Amino acid sequence: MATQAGDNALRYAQPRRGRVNRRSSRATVSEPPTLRDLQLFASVDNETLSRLALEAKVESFEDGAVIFRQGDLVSAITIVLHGYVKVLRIASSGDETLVSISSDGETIGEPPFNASETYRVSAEAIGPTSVLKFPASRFSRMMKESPSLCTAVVQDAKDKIAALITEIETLKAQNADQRLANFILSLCPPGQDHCRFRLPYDKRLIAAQLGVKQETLSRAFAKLRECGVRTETRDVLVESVSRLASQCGQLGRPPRLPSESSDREDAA
Amino acid sequence: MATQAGDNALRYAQPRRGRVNRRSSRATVSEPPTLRDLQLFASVDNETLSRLALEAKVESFEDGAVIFRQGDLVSAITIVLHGYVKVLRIASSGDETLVSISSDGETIGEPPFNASETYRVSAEAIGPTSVLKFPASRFSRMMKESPSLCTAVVQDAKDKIAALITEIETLKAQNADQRLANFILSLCPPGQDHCRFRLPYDKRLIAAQLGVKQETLSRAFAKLRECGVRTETRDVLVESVSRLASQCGQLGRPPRLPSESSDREDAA
DNA sequence: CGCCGACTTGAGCAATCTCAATCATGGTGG
DNA sequence: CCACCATGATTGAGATTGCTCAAGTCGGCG
Repeated sequence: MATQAGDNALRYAQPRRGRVNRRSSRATVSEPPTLRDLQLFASVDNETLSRLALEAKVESFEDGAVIFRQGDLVSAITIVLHGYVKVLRIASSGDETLVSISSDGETIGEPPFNASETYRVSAEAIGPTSVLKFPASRFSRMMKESPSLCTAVVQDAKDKIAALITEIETLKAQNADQRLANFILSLCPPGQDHCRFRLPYDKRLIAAQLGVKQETLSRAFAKLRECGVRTETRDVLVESVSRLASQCGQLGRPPRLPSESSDREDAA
Repeated sequence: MATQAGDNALRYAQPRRGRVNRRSSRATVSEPPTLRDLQLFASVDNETLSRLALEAKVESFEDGAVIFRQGDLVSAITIVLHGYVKVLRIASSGDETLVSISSDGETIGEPPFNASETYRVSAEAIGPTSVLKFPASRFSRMMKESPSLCTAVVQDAKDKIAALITEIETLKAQNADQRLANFILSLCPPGQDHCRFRLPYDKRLIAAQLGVKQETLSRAFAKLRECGVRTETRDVLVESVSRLASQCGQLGRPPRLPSESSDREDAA
């Protein structure tokens, strides 16, 4: 998309661990990845990007490893390279609430500014995961020098806001069945009406993400069988994406008597 | 906090409506307000701020008026001067979901960038409300020129993210009673253990904000009477803020048998 | 006085949770 | 190869929460 010249300078150090964990699921690329490939940096100027590349460090985590902890000082900007990361908040009571699950190319945690800021969430690897980190102090200084980087960070924040708003809408306005239907729809590869794929992580996590208990999720899957969704353990088969999309509206509303249901109002 | 010199240049045009709606609830200030007083602009450089002031326009809305509509082109950056603004999302099905309620000093909608962006939510005045607007194109150009403005926008976005995360946590992890208790706690003026105040908007809206039906809210208020919360129509009296805070943890969990409940785990 | 809107209250119902049992799967050790 | 265990998933039954529908209260206002 953007200029590719000078990309050598944009490479970040690859992890040196002898066994790179399972091949990346990205499209088959034999080129080494560059910062430019990351959504966040797509339109950042080359100068800044090559300086950033010097600071970048790749870190790998195994399943369940803590990437950072709520309350810790923000020492780095973190971007998921591959794998999935659980973002969760821990209440003073000790309950953990899953806020979101981030994957390839997404930033996690906050873009730091004022030194001495602390994380407002924790992040934990789901399965083997690698992330890219930039020292917070350097990054925020560069943000102040490069409008294109700053702009990129704002754009990234906006995307995050949009995602959170969608999540709130989902939680407030949809029941478990609808939430699952939408989740499945979001996983379907675009362009095909009939599709089959593997769930990205286990059902316990999916349940937490959708804000329901595991058992409820299981029953929701059962109900979706009527809508052409088969599941075999971890694989999902959707008979017709378009049908599922249209039916998932009806999964809500209780059967209405044949009187006209004209009014609807409040936002809850 | 920051430099106050040159603040004359930072004044924005006041609305000329003869009757300024009810006195602002901010601390008693007789000085005309300046951009500097707004959280968003607290640490923006004077140069940028005075240029921004030239572009600023105050607009007033009456109760229920639409400030902008989901799907419309983002033509301006909008900041609430006083009053409350309902931020809501409208699904394709037509249901409206209240996302948040913003008040004095908060930005609403998205900071624009790429021209031709559209709002992802609608905004509507609750009661008489005034907002400050900056043309989107100018604002985003200035963002690219002023790191301190850009930084301020990032900070603002971060605050918004934090608020949304808190809302998600609330929706996923608390029941109606706890949500109301926390809402009330958030309204209590700091520093006093015993307090009395007026609800900022009507109970229908509070219910929508907390993600419950009006009736449920009413019952939640009833239950909070046991925790020292009296209500008279629109006024709330909290006997002891600290007691309420400590008790609202217990509002959740169903009564446990006197066996030890050591483990707790999942995030739903 | 009578109406209207906002709020409250009651009764039954639906969605979800809790608890508990069962089942499938995969790995492990004998 | 198989018994066995651990983990995740499913299913059932009953408790709980919150919703729906409907009626009733309260306060203001013409």
